[in-house]
Amino acid sequence: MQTIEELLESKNIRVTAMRLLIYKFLTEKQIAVTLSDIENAFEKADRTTLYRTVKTFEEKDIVHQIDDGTGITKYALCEKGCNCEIETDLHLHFHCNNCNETVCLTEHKIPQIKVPDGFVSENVNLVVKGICDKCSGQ
Amino acid sequence: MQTIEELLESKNIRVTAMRLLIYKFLTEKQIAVTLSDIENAFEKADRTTLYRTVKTFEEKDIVHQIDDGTGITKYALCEKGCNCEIETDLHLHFHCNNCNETVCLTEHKIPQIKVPDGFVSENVNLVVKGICDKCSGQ
DNA sequence: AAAATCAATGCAATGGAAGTGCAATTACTG
DNA sequence: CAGTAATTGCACTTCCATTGCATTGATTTT
Repeated sequence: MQTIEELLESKNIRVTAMRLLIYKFLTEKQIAVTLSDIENAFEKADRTTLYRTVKTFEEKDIVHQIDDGTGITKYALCEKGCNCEIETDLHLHFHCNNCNETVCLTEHKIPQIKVPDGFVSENVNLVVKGICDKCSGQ
Repeated sequence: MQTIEELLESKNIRVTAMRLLIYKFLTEKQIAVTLSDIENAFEKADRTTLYRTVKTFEEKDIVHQIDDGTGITKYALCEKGCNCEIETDLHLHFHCNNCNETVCLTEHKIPQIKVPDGFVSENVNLVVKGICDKCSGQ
C-alpha cells in the first residue's frame, strides 16, 4: 500500500498540495467527474490549474478520459484492471439517464467487435446508457 | 420509390427549398457530417437555419446524431436497418483517425452487452476508431 | 382573393467548455 | 542561498451549441 505521494513520484509527477487534493477527490468519488465537478469542489483554485492537473494525470495514465455522450468530457481514476494505456483496451462505461452519473465497469470485458474488410480497429469506445443500480433499486 | 417531398410530408415536415437541399446533401454524403460541413456547403444560408433543420430531421427520425468522440456532433441519415427510433437499437459507428471521417456500419450488428445486476441497459453507443477502408488501402 | 394565422428563416447575442499566453509564484538543484 | 525549472493564477480566445426576436414566407379561414 503506497501513499499518494509515492504514487505521484513513481509516475514522475511533482507532488503539490493541489495535486494531492485533486487525487484524493477523485478517489473519493466513485464515478467519473467533469471539470466543473472538480471546480465546484475546489472553489478557491483556478479552473486552469484543475484543467492542467487532470491533463497531467491523464498523460501519466493516472486518470482516463470518458466520453459518455453528454458532450462534456469526464475523468475517472484508472484502477486495477483498467489498462487504458493500452490502445486496444476496451473501455466500458455506463451512463445513467436518471442521475446522470457515469461509472466505469472495468471488470466487465466486452467481446471483440468485428469490422468490415479494409477497416482497422485501433480503439473502441462503448457507452451503455440506461438506469444504474442505485436508481433502479428505488 | 418516393420523392423527398413525399418523405417529408409523410413525416409531417413542411416542405421548403432549404429542407430539400439539406436532405439532398445528406443523401449524397455517405458519411456523417457536422453542422460546419453543411454550413460550408450552403454558404448563403444561415447557420441557425441549418441547425434547426437538422434538429427537425432528428426529431422526426430522418437523421440521427452521432457522437464519435471528436467533440463535435455529427449527423447521418437514418437508412434501412437503422432503427434509431428504437431505444434498444445498437448504433455502431466507425471513426477514422486518419481522414477524420465517420461512417455508419448499420449492417454490422454487435453482440448483446451484459451489464451488472441492478443496471438496466436502454441504449448502447459504440464507436470504433481506427483506419477506414479508404485510408488503409493506400 | 384578402386577411389572419402559424411555421420557417435570418440576425444578433448568449452560454459553456476547451484551450493558450504570460506573468507571478512555488518547488527543486547545485 | 542563488539559479533554474515547473506550477499556478489571471486574462483571453476560440469553437460549437443554443436561444430570442423580428421578419419573411406559406397555409388556412372567411
